[in-house]
Amino acid sequence: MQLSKSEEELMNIIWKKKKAFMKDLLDAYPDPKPATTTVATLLKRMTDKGFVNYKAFGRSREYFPLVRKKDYFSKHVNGLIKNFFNDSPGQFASFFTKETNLSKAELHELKALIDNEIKKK
Amino acid sequence: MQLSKSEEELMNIIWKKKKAFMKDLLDAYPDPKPATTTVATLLKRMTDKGFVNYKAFGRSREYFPLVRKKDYFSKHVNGLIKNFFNDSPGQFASFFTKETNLSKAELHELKALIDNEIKKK
DNA sequence: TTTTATATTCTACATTTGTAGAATTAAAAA
DNA sequence: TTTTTAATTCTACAAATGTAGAATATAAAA
Repeated sequence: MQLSKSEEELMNIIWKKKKAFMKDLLDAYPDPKPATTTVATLLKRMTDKGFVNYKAFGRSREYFPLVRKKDYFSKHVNGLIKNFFNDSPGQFASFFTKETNLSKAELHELKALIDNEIKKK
Repeated sequence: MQLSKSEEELMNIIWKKKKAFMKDLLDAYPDPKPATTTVATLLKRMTDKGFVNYKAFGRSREYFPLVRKKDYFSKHVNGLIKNFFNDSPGQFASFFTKETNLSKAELHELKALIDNEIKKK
């Protein structure tokens, strides 16, 4: 089961913090911050969906992610690629390079990365 | 306003066909095909959202996209990047290159593309 | 022209999502 | 120990989504 938009937003905070108490999560939200109960609801749902878990400390809990951002994200991109690019990462990459406005420096960096990947093959 | 998952699926069919009648759309669906009324509902919602329009031919309509796949997709990727990579396309590209398993040939091709982009800057 | 196949509109309804108040409870502060 | 603060659970509800039956209208076929 997938995370919804707002769950995803919260998930990002959790990933960033690695682990966090309710308070930390609320702090991390930009204004206007949601109600505590809203976050609590989201956390409950995310826990049910198996994306986060927590360690109880008396009354409160320290939440932490159960899936790595990387993995979650991979699935995402793959879905996107499958959906929009006939399942061809190459086609996607091409599109991406042309459409996203990377700076010259970033492009050079990317090129270096690719060279590195090529070497590995 | 965004397209939902199932609307997106239908949108993809429409993009692929460029324009299509109800029948064509249904044909394009993999089994188990949804009910005609389901597709009709989706089309109506998508029309309301401004993603498709149609030309009426008597009783039936020829539907066509109002947004280009490219543009729709761009927005998508940008959202993804914003969400997961602190708004850094470079970071995303790096991730992408490492995580997607592009073939050696594809990597070379991508490199060429990047070179081309660099030249343009 | 009567029948049939099909597209459209209307209506409906269960789920999921976004959001949060009320009540409760435990921990921390006074 | 009494009060305050903060986290959790319960409950709620509107909007969005997934799905489709019933009724209707029309074009195509017989």
